[in-house]
Amino acid sequence: MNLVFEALSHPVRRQIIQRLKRGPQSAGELAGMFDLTKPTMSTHFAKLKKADLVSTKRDKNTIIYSLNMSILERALAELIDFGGDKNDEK
Amino acid sequence: MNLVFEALSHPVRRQIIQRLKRGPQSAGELAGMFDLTKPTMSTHFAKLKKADLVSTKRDKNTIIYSLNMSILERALAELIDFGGDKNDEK
DNA sequence: CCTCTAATTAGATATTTATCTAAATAGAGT
DNA sequence: ACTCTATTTAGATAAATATCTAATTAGAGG
Repeated sequence: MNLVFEALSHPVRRQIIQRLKRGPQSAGELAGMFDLTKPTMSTHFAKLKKADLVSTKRDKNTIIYSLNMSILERALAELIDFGGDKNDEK
Repeated sequence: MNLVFEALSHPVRRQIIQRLKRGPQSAGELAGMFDLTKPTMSTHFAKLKKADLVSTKRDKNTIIYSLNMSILERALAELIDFGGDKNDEK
């Protein structure tokens, strides 16, 4: 949960998530949509991946990212629903 | 939305939110629950307030914080529901 | 008006995060 | 094996964040 909310704290990463809701996309395609270098985008991808918010598969030369919607939903649901106290770090 | 997700990125601030779900509490009470100094807690409160996630009112000497649940819900809903693309920065 | 309490602001420092350029890797295709 | 393309890793730097101690503010109540 920590990693998920850290990942969500950056606007670029939230926008990446929005894109991936429409379907999987390659690192290059995603990177092309932002005014940042590919290495920078790569570190954003890495954070999303470390939080398990996205998965990757390789297709020839390109790496395809896809969204793990369930991870996102679970984290947000825990924040909203969970018991008024304990269990932040689960 | 930016400010909300920045506020949510820190575990202590998420825990503050959990506490406030049970009802309003004073700065001092909240601060007493964490192993951090009051000034440090005060800056956490300030970030929550800047994101409009909490409101304050004064009662005698103490400042009472309460949760603005609707702001939290709206931000999370936008992230989940919103249209696969634009409008991250709304 | 003085003093006590609760809380915030100031100022300093340490850590983390975001970003870049340059270099390295992985696999495809010739 | 070489080369081209896509992506990530390394290394550096700049900017933002978290934290502390010390000082300040705001109001309560004698």
